[in-house]
Amino acid sequence: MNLYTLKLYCDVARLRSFSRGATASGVSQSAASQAIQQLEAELGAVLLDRSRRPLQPTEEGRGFYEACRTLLQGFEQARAELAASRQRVEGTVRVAAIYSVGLHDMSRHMQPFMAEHPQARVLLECLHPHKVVEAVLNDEADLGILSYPTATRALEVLPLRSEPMVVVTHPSHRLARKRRVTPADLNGEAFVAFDHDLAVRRAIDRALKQHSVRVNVVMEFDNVETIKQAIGIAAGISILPRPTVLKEVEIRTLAAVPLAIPGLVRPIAIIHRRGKRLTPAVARFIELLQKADDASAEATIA
Amino acid sequence: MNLYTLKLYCDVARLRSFSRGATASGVSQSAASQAIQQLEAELGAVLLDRSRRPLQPTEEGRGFYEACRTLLQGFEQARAELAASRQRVEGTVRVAAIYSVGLHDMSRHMQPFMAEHPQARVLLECLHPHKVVEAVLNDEADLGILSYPTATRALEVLPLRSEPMVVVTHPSHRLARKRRVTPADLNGEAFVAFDHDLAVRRAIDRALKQHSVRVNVVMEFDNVETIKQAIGIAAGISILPRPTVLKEVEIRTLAAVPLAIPGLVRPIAIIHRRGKRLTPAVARFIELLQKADDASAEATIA
DNA sequence: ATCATTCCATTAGCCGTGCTGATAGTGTAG
DNA sequence: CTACACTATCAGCACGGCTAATGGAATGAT
Repeated sequence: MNLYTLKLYCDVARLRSFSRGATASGVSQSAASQAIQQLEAELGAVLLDRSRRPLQPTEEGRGFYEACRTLLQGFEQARAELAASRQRVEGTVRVAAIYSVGLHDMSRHMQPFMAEHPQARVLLECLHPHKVVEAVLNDEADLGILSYPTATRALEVLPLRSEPMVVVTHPSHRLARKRRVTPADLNGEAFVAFDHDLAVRRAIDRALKQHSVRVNVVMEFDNVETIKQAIGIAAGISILPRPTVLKEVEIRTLAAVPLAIPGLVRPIAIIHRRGKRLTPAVARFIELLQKADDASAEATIA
Repeated sequence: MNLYTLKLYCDVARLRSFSRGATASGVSQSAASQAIQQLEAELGAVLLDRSRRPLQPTEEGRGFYEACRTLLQGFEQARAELAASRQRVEGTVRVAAIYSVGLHDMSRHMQPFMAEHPQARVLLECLHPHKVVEAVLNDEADLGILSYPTATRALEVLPLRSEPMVVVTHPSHRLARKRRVTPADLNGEAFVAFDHDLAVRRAIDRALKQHSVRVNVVMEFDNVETIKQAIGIAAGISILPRPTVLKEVEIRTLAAVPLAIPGLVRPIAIIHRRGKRLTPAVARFIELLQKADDASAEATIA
């Protein structure tokens, strides 16, 4: 039961002739005759009255002709919608980012991309780190942006940058005056920490332990924004990636002081599903992200 | 682009598995894999995400799945409608009859048929003789009933009966008293005739001429009913098939007298398109017509 | 009617498509 | 990381569908 056979039948019925119908469908008259005989056999009905010329569909043939037309039209529409959908999907970049990156960086990176690809769409979703991984694994996002990435069989990691970690305090805090904080300075400080289940928390804990520092954890949150608010009401100090507090430092609602622990950085990376063919739009988006971070790295060095 | 391939795709997409989809469609896993690869190639789109299991349709694949289901459903519906239409058509007998037979005989013959085939339909259309032939030729009627039939390449004739022709007069006419009319009796009579283009007119003219009778044609009509009305108002006499005036003779609004011209009869026949396969219903209807007329012929002889 | 024409059906033969079975490759769970 | 289940790929084969040629039927003109 081939769609081309149905098309052929429609042509034959419409043109009232096997030979013309065959020509219209680009096959020989013989093929048309055989194909339609077989069609009739499969349907168990005579569709065309061959005993008179010009040839004419039977009662049943007329009904089937209309049905066929509808069917073929439906198929062409499905095909067209498929093409449209493909174009739409291929022009879309679905990004899942952790809050602290998505909120600060992404909109900045999106603009050059949108300028370069006006027809493309970027869907940015800010999620909890675990959810970012999940979204990429479930193909709900084309790429994810998070910190402390771990490559797996299903996930490929493209490192983006390492964010220096700084001590963040209320502007009135005693440490805010220093040009540099040593690990020892932190001993016993009231500390607003990340939740235990976040990689950044474990990284900070490890670094502090290496320097034998004991801080007094007074609060725990799962995102930077809430931690900053807590610091803002002088609940304690914290260690945060510098980029996440640039704004607050500038307007002096918070203070940031470099920390003398060289290894303590927050690595940011792009993840995507291993083996999945990246669409041109996604590939270009990644390129732009990497280029932007190279530039900012050079600027920092200089 | 085969409907079975679409069915296969639907099965695979629905069951989230090539092997299960293949089984559902009754083919091997290998065949399913190849068929869907080819489908994807023809559509120029990836429909299934094979990189994770259980496998899942892509964005485009989901849309195409819905479209396919609609399509396949539409096809099945078309198929069902075709079958229904076929049954309906096969159970229908379309009869085109000339007025004089249709009005008097057909309803009588239809009743036994309807009793035998309660699900069948009989469509009776009473037409001008030329139109009866036309209707059968154009396949607007399965069979035609008319007088003085002529077989052609496209028309097959099944003789039904020969109706004796009688002289029909107003009851007060002088000939109404006779038990038998000779050709000579008609000489010079005011005569209500059939139209020239009717076969019955030519038959009557020929018969009269053979017996050197000259009648005075005062009116011409193309059907028996009108002629009877004309006789009823004493406009003249006529020669008509006896069955067409049975009712009027019985209630004495007209008189009928046998005519001593042995060869003058009106042959009635069934016509149908040569080469057209008759449906069982049509064949049975013809049988019943023939049997009924055999019976009446025997009755007449007896 | 008869012939010429045009169209459809049929046949033989070939090519291509699609199937199967086996095997290699890949994703997933323990 | 290994075992398992599933999919892709390949070779080989059989069937289906196409073409070209020919026969038969319907139509229209002579």
